[in-house]
This record gives sequence, structure tokens and C-alpha cells, in this order.
Amino acid sequence: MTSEPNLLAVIQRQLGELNKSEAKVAKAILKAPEEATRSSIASLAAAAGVSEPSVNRFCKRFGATGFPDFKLQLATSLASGVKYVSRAVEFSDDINTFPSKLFDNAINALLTAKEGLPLKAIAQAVDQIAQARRVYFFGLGTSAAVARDAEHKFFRFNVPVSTHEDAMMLRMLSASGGVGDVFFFISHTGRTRVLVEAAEIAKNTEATVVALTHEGSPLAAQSHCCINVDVEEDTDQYLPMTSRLVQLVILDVLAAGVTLRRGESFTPYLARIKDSLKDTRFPPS
Amino acid sequence: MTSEPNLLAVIQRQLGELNKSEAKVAKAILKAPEEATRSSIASLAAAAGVSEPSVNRFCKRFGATGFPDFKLQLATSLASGVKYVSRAVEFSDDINTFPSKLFDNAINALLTAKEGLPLKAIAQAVDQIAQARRVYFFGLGTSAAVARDAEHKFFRFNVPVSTHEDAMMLRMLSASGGVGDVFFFISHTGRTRVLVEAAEIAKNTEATVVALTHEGSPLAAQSHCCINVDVEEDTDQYLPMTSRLVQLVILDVLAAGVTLRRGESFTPYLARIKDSLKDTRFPPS
DNA sequence: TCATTATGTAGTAAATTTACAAAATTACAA
DNA sequence: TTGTAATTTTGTAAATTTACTACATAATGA
Repeated sequence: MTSEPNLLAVIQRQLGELNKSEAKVAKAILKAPEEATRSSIASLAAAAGVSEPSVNRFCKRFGATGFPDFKLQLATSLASGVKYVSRAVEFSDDINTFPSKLFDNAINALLTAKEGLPLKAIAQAVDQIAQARRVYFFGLGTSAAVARDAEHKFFRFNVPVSTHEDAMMLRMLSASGGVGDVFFFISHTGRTRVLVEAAEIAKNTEATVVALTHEGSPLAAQSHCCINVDVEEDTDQYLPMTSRLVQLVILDVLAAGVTLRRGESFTPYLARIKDSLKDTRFPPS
Repeated sequence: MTSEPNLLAVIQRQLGELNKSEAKVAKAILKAPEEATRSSIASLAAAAGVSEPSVNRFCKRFGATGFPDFKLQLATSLASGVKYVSRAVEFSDDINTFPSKLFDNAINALLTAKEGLPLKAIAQAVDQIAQARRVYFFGLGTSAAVARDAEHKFFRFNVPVSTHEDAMMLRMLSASGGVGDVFFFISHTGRTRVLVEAAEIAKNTEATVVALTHEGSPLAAQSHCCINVDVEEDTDQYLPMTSRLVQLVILDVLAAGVTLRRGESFTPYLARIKDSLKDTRFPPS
């Protein structure tokens, strides 16, 4: 099982360090990757203008056991990545192109995040939340919406939760932390002053500070447990588009983790909550 | 190029109509699909307890030109297929399995949504929002977080936006609608009474009603323009997990659409907003 | 010029496909 | 039922294609 997410990108990156004939093979593959997965070593060699062993050596250089294995990896890589290359929306885009681009970027971000999930930190956070007597979700800006979503979700799991956006409330609540309180900070940048300061205050109490943010950020430094979200937000410089999606799914993971911890006996509780909403809705036709 | 999304599902479905030996091959493949993509025709034949030509015939029956082509299709299907089969989290899952499942489901939902994007409705909605003198985002429950996210995003694009959750406010604001007002309703079910009623009120004014919800729902019926979100939420009966992600990305699409409509001259404005946030953050190290 | 690396040639081994024959199944009539 | 012919299914063996290895030659660099 190969762990490399995108074979084409790897080939592209290594292009400079290749021999002449290996480079020829690389170019031929990059030019028509789909076709390469379907051709024999002979036809690919012909297309690249090299000998068959050169193609074979090329394959081995990229970690495959041989040509067929390489083709398999290439096919897998082509299929799995939407394109695995997030493309920015251009002003020349129209309605037929930019929606798919944004979806591709979102999918790409989730795929990448899935590869490098910080399972240890997630398990820790689940532990903390499952035992907590109270959980606060703090986030500002875009992350406020994420915090809100989390509040809504965990509330259903009978975890006493609350969300706040007021800077003063954040500080006061943080200062009031005690054993069994979990302060859960959500931030894309991990540099929002108000949040970092609140986290620092909370950390000086008996409470637990969990951060869903970029590792190595000031916010991460003020937390007992940091769940790393490392999405390159190169696509759009002005708004966190994809990172919040990853944050949301990670919160789903945490919620699922807490539920699993509760065990099967807990499901009736969920059903009861669901029932309580019945009268607020029109019945299905 | 095969259009069939999931080869394994096709094999499973046809199991009954196969010959004895073909069925043996099918079972062997279904039992260990990953392995099948890596094995030779000889080893697969041995594993299934049939002859090599039987395997070959099996492959051709499923539209492949031969065994290698079949392996390729299978590998492709598996790579993209992780996502095309949403799997529910079980109580037997542990930290190593359920996080990926949830990510797969999320990715799956986005992939599916991407296939059937209601581009016409999206274009319409972009038109309306771009021209609007005011946009209201209304959502309750989980969709409140989505509405909040949208408010935050569109605000940056200099669209006068607001969000509300109070049922009374919803009705009053809806009644106050006039030409140039856009009421944007977000709902997973499309059956939330408060929202549907507010939409009905708004529709009786000069304002435009846009709905991000399930087509054919009561809410959709009360809107001028419905952006269909059709995610099967079979994975988790208790909480909308994946549909809200799709909603969020569609709102990104709308925001991008509005920005593109504004043209390149608009980017300095975004830069200015971004700058205004600078002092609230710790500088990058 | 020598050492080293890169590339190709030719032969070999392996895998896949085809052609054909044997076996099994089915249909039908006695 | 039972036997027989037609049909389908399955396997054997040969042919063909494909991929790999060992070795030789060419190119490169010290």
C-alpha cells in the first residue's frame, strides 16, 4: 500500500533530478496519464522514445515493484484524487467551471486531512469531552459558525455545552474554569488575540484547554491538547474556505467518538431529542 | 472510460445471474478486492478454484477487454469507490476506523453533490444576490450555523447581510420585504414550520425568496428559486452531518459567483477588509 | 584514459489470451 | 422417467503478448 497521495505530483516534482531517458518517460506519462495506465510497457517506451528497460527502471525509481505495479499506482492515484491539485478560481471562470473547482478544492482538503489525521489528539479530546462536566466552544469570525455547529451537535449528546463570542465573556468564563471544564478553542489561524489570551487564562485554571487549530500557532501553545488542522489555504487568500470544512468534520469525529464512548445504551436518548423536534416540522408528504 | 461508479456493487448485483465458475470468481474478488487488483490471473484463478480462462471470461463479461483491463477498472473503482459507498459508524468501531469513515462519508457527499449541481438555480441565486440591496440568511438548528457562516462570508463581499434565529424576527422581517430584498432560507429538511411560514410571508411581498434545501419540500414550494441539496443522510439518522457541508460549499460557490460578477476591480476591497483584521492577530512568527 | 553511470539489445521468464476439446447441463421426445 | 441431441459451460494446451534480467555498449565525468 502506497501512502503517497499523488503520484503525478511526485513525478512532476522530481522531473529535474531524472536521467534523460527517465525524464522522457516522465514527460510521456505526464502528457497522457490516463493512456499510460492502459498501455503496455512496449507502447509506452515507444511513445517516450526509449527502451523498455528504461521504462521499467523508471517505475522502480518511483517505488513500484515493476511496470504493472506502477500502472496500478498511477490508476489509483488518478482515480482517488479529484485532481488532487486545488485550482484557484480565476476571473475568466464561468458558471460551468468555478463551482466544480470549489467542490474539488473542498474534496481535496478533506482527502488530505484524512491522510494525516491526528488520531492521538482526537482520542485525547474525546476522553476529555466525554468526562467533562461542561464544555465551552469558543471561536470568532468564520470559526464562530463552526463553534455554533459544535454546540448544537454536542448538546444533542447530552454534553453541557455553550458558545460565546463576546470577548469579555470569553475572558471571564475562561477565568472561572475548574476541574472537569473543557475549553475548546477553534481558530483557523491560531493567532486571534482574543482567543489566545482567553486560552492562556483558562490554562492557568484547573480546566482543560483543547485547541482545533494549526499546530505551532500561539493558540496551540496555550492548549493541553491541540488537534492539528493543516490545510493550505492557498486557493483563496481572503477567506478560510476549506479549513472550516475540515474543522467541522473533525468535530463530527469527536462527537461520534463521545457517542461511541457512551455505548449503545445511549441511542434512546438521541431518539428522544429527535422526537422533541417533530412538532416543529411539517410531516413528510 | 467506464462510467459505472462502483464495479464491486455491479458484481454483487449480478451474482445471481452468473455461472458456477464465474460466481466463484466473483466471490473471490468480493472477498478481497484490493488483493485481486494486485494478483495475476493465475493466482486469482487458484484462489477462486477455477481455471484461468474462466477468470478471463468473467472479466470480459463485465465489459473489460481482458484481465489487465479488469484489474485497472477494479483499482479505479476501489480508489474512487471508498467514497462512493458511505458506511455507517458501528459501535464496534474504534479510533482507527470511525474517523476515516466519517471523512469518507463527507467526501462522498461532496462528490455526489458535485455531479448533480443545480447550476441554473445557482446562477439565478447569484444574480439575485449580486443585485440585492439587502440579503437575509435564515436557518435554524444546524442550519443556523450555516447561515452564520454565510453571513460572515457575504459581509466581506460588501453585501448588506444579516442573520436571525428569533421566530418573531423572522416573520416581521419577512413581512417587511420589498424590491431588492433577498430572503435566503437554509434548511436540511425543508419542513421546519417557522421557516416555511416565514418564507410564505416573504413570498407575498415584492422580495425574492431563495431556498437552499431539498427540492419538493414545503420550503422549496414557497421559494422563487430553490437550490436543490439532495444528500441521502442515511449514515446518521440523528444529525445532518454531510448535508450541511454541501450547503456550505454551495454558499462558497454563490459567494465566488458574486465576486466574479463584481469583477477584478473588487479585489482591493477584500484586501482592505483583510487588513482591518490584522491588529486582532498575533503576527506570524 | 579510466571509472562510473546511463541506456539499449537480446534472451528468458511470466502472464494472458485464443482455440479447441471435454464435460456438464438443458430440452425434448420416446 | 430415460435417453439423446443440442447447447452451454469449463478446462487443457498451445500461441501470443508482455514484462523482466543479464549483459554489452555508449555516454558522461573525473
